[in-house]
Amino acid sequence: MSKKLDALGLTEEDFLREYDISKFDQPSLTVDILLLTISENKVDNYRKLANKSLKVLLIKRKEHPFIGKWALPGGFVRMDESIEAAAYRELKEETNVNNAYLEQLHTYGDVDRDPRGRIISTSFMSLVNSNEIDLNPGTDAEEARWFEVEYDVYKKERLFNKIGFIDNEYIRLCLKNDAINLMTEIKASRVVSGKHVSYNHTIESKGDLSFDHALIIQNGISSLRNKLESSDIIFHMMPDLFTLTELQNSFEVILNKKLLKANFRRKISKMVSETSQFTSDAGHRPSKLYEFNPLWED
Amino acid sequence: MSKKLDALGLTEEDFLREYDISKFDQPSLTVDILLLTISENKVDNYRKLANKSLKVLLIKRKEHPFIGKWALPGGFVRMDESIEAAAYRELKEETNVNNAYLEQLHTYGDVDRDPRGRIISTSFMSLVNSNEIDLNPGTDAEEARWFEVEYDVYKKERLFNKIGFIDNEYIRLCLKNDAINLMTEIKASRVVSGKHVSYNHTIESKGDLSFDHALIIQNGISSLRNKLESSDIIFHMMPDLFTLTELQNSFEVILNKKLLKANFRRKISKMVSETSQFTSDAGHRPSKLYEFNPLWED
DNA sequence: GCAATAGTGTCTCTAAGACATTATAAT
DNA sequence: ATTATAATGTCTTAGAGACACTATTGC
Repeated sequence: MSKKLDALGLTEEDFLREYDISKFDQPSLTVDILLLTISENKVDNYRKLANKSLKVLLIKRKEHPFIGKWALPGGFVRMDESIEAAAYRELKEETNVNNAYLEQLHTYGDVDRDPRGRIISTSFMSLVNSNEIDLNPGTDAEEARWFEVEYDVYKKERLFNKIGFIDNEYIRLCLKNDAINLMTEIKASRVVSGKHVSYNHTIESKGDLSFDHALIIQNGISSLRNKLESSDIIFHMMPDLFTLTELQNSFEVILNKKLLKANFRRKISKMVSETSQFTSDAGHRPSKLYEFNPLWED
Repeated sequence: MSKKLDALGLTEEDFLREYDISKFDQPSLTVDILLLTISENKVDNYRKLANKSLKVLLIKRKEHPFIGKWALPGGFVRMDESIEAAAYRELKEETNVNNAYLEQLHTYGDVDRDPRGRIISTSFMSLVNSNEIDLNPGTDAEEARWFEVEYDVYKKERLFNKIGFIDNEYIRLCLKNDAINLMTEIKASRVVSGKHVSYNHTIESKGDLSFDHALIIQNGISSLRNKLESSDIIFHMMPDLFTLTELQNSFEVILNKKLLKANFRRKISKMVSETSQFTSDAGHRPSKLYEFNPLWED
């Protein structure tokens, strides 16, 4: 430890002993978990494969504020845990999964984002394989439910003004399951004035979502899409053994577009290794099962 | 506002009136600014172009902790400002620039990252054009200096164990100027155990840098590199008019590798528009001046 | 003429996109 | 045989990489 003295003649040791952090303004800090998975909806036709959909876990709030509305799982960061540890703790409370993939996304720090006071929140994205997850939807004290996510850009516009232009993208996020249908709309703007460019996202209509969680979900899914094709994170959402068609469907459901089979297989071939196992009882040609190859190189 | 009642029979309005946020643990929150620019070091030979280098602004700490060591500019987030507003305020205090490019990077929340107590910090990256910046290095109460950044990976290894392997990258970050030479080393690990993959970065040797700022700088530069080729952020570091060689040198200095001229020009041609102006007095053929074209499309 | 940079042409190689063809299980 | 999916072949196109060549200035 440094023996240098400061302007008051204190050593670092002395300084730290006297230091009272509570004399500074202290906001509260929470974590919010964007827990995503891909699940299968079985289809009646014995020949057809199951439909896949991207799902997000939401909690029905039992307390003020936003009582009765839906929110991302999350909670306050404790003084004796890192924000990552808090995120893992919250994740485990919801899913019983110990070492799921978890990635920090963004920190939301607007002054009035929470009506309880100054609360800053760091969002995390967790990707899990729906087969491995042990969730009791609806039976907890907190009501937790998976919602199917549909994300689409329903309008794009470019507005010119004297000093530049604004590109607006209007995004509609539909979150639904058997019983509930939430809808929220977000405007993503890129403001170009002269040489200066800035971005901002605002909630146009938050529906029955709490806080700024619509924004967190939208930004998170957008970030997932961006990383999808340049990384191997998709495999966190896959079972140990999968067919290449299942893998392709997972990509398609996240990117919300169809891919061509031959090209897709060329592209991901490095990331997977084939096994000697096959699917069966499918009403069509059996499919070879693959596994993730963590040794792949770009 | 919702008229629903909670378990205690309170409306949302009542609940919020009674709510005392201070009964929760409250860490403190700071912002740290990774302020980067590209500057020119004139060369004696009248024919040669100036050398470019990537520079980062550091402050010499005048107070405990880490008194006398170097740190990123930054400070506490006030209760009445968003974290972005805090970042802009700190940036303006250092540079007098009002609307520089500013982007949130990452939030650092380890329990003992700051010896003063529980302090969480969100890092921001700001990119500025060195011609437009009005900084008084060394004359402030705080001593601020630009440091040339050299970033290189000096060792890569893959360690196998029973359940998988670990890829380690050892990164050396040299920060220097006429008078000072800081060196810091970071280990970036990718831990693959079975199907699970995790990442973590640790400071191996922090040199004369304060807190975990070595990590913030390294992560920030790494993120700048990743975004460089897929976005137009480089233009925040360029003057209004520039030659294509200057632009290429800027890319090269950030990516730390040489690019081929013809290919580079093909690739960035969409993002720039030529002007009718030329450089002169250069001891070689004059060069056409270009400007950023904010209307470019990918 | 020289040194250094400016600017362009073009060949190759790889990856992406589009589409076609053949194979095979369950009913 | 029918149906739906499995698996692969190949033609075309776009882009990245490598390299060569010509042009122009100040001294």
